[in-house]
Amino acid sequence: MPPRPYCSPRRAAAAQQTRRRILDAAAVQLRQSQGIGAFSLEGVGRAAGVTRPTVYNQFGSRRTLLEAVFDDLAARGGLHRLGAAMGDPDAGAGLRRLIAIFCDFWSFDHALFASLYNAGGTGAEFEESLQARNQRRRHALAVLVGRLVDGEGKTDQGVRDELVDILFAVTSFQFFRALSAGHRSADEVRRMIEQIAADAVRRFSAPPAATTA
Amino acid sequence: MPPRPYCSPRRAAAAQQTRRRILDAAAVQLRQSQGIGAFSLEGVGRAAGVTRPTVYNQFGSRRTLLEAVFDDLAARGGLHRLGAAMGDPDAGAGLRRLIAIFCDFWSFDHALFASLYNAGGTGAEFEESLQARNQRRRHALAVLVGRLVDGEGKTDQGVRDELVDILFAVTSFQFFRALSAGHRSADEVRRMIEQIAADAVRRFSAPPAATTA
DNA sequence: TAATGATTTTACGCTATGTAAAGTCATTAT
DNA sequence: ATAATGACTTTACATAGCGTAAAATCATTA
Repeated sequence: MPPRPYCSPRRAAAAQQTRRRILDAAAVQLRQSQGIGAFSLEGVGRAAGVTRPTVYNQFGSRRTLLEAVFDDLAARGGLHRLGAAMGDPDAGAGLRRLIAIFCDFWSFDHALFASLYNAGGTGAEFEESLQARNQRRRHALAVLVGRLVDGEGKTDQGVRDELVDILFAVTSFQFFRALSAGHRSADEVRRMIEQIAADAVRRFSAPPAATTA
Repeated sequence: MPPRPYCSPRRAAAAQQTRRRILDAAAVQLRQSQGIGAFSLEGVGRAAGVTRPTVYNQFGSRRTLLEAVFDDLAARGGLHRLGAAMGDPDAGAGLRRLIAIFCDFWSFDHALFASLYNAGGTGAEFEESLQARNQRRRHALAVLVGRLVDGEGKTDQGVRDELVDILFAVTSFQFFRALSAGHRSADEVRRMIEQIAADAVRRFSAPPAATTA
């Protein structure tokens, strides 16, 4: 006996609302409980006016919920500008635009990112999810580096990887937060990162000059 | 009635052993449970052949236990060389020595640091402890920067702070881990950090040249 | 209007937390 | 010698969160 069709607009809408309420509550809880220590599905449920099993019903697991929060954030954080930046005919300008885009992104909801990136509580599980989401940035940087270094001396793969890793590190949330140091504006930090990135690119493009400080 | 004197060598020794066993068990548990998610005092107690209240008796709180693990690590990690490095008459060489010292330190027990720095589980509480312990590095960098930039053009405090923050960021565990990328040797990473640091120092020492990449 | 199935809730067993009260045992004083 | 003392450890308790299974709710469909 094949299950008969069933589509309920009223219930579907209600469920959608529930989902939204849970998602918002989760974001609030995360922002408040800096770190993931005090972030409990119990609390999320309470704040959303719903019981915990409902949270599980909507987002299979803690990890999936966190991913949903992150993705919701990403959708509003201005990352869509990345495509245009990558299309910039000047690869150097593209890199600067990428840096600006991510500085905006990280400062867009700093408290939430701070909690999200203190991912110890969830173990390596969620850490993997974050890494997967950062792969887009990494890939974009790899493409830019390919264009930047192209035609110059160093086409060695390992060396290019070094530059990509450096740019990846200095455009990470952790680096942004470190340079923010609790008081610097997003724009000041952007300028600092830009210069560090420019130095790195210069070093990898130019013929190996003196290495002394 | 003043409490009478009591000093028990036998019991004190036993307690000391218990403490050691707990500390070692905690380190093992941390290394295994990457992140602090799966790190429970319950598990530590079990692994140490002791009940949980004993853990509390020896180290007042979860936080104190983690601090003890970190400090135990620091004692064996070679940080004692910092004094000599700071005494180097050449501030640039001192900086390079500091970088080498911390690269050694971070790679000394990488798995343990990785867990320790995924501090989300413990909330901001333990994060503060870590920050406090990193202040020594920050202070050392501030001193070196003072000597490096001294006599040159930029004596502006804010600008010097920028350089200190950059050097602080690139000598952090997170940056080391990012550049390690799961495959690079500590020495390769050291070389990369050295160059980034050198570039930063050069930029802050030299009269402001072109800022283009 | 009774059966269906999506959604939510109640209920259960488990692990961990932090503390308080009781137990164990080497040491001290009478 | 032996009873009191106090350091160290454990048993016991109350609470909170986790994840799942079974029941309850209720809009839709036959």
